[in-house]
Amino acid sequence: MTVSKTAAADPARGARPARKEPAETAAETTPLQMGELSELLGYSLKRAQLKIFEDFLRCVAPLQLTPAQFSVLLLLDQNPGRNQTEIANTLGILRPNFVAMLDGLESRDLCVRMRSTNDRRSHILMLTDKGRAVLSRAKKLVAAKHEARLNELLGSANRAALLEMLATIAREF
Amino acid sequence: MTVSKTAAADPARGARPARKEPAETAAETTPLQMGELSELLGYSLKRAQLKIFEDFLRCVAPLQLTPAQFSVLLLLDQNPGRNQTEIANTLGILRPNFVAMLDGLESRDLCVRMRSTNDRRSHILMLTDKGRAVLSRAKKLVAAKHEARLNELLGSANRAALLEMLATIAREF
DNA sequence: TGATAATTGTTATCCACCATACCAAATAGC
DNA sequence: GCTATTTGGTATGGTGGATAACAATTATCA
Repeated sequence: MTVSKTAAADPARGARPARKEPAETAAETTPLQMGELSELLGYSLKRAQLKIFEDFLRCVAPLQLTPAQFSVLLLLDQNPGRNQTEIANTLGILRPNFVAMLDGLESRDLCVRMRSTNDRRSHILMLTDKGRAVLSRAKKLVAAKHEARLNELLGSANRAALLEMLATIAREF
Repeated sequence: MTVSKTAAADPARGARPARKEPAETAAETTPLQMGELSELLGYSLKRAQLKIFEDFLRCVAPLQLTPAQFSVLLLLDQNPGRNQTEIANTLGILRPNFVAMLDGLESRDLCVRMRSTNDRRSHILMLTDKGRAVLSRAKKLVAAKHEARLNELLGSANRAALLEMLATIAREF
């Protein structure tokens, strides 16, 4: 619980008479105390996740891929011949919501739905050549710009430790 | 990436004479290869964040507080006398979206908006007695059930290291 | 074999968040 | 005094997640 509680004395309290220091543009106020907020794992997790997603989007912007779409392409590449339900479940996407997502990828010719021969209910999903090419380029961008920055910031060992802890949380909680 | 929490396949609902107990309802298939997905920080971050939020909601369920609401109460407690813009900005909430959120908290008598005397545009936010009481109880629940589980799972040192890395990412990225 | 249950992809909704544009009242700057 | 800025607020649109329901198909089993 040791959070820096720098006792910031409120500068404007009793001293009312104008004492407006050189304020730049925005009304300058004393920064707020985050307090116990910085000890809340959920809060830190969410803020970090938002930053990471933003950076991911920037890095892979030329390919117009969202993190979710990228994860689908990755999974299709490593698991050819699976159907929608299997892919969606693995990624934690609900089947109804996966439909529009696939429509988007398929309309961009990144993957295709094929009716299965042995079970005519299901759609076998496969990457197209273009899908594989886009995925390949995306991987390079992510590795070079996105993940590289992490290693630079945390160090390889810490980055690995971070991933491991996150995986533990996702698995055990 | 993805992430959603649902999943919970309802075990028995519409079937009256159904005798399908031991068999898992879903057709069993070989588990999919996560592959490089498990190396993607964004993916692991999001999945962990969802789990943490779920657990937070469960732990603090008797108080009916969301993570976002809890963070607002925490911030108000440590920063009395601030206005909506300051609180919202600090939490990364856009002012328009903060209005309804405050309406909710105020209607539950957890905080109040007071017109500032020196700037009649702004609303000074303050916790009510009830707000402080709820916050206090929430803190205890979170510490006892939620964060305690983390320490048990990761260990105190690792938990601290995790928080530090997340803060670094949120700050530097 | 035939009736019934379960699964698959899909549509239609609903809700929670997030983001932008815009507005009136109040204040700050000049 | 006139203009620009700030503040809280409304309206609105977009995106994701969640549930119910459905037709076609397959599995189950009496």
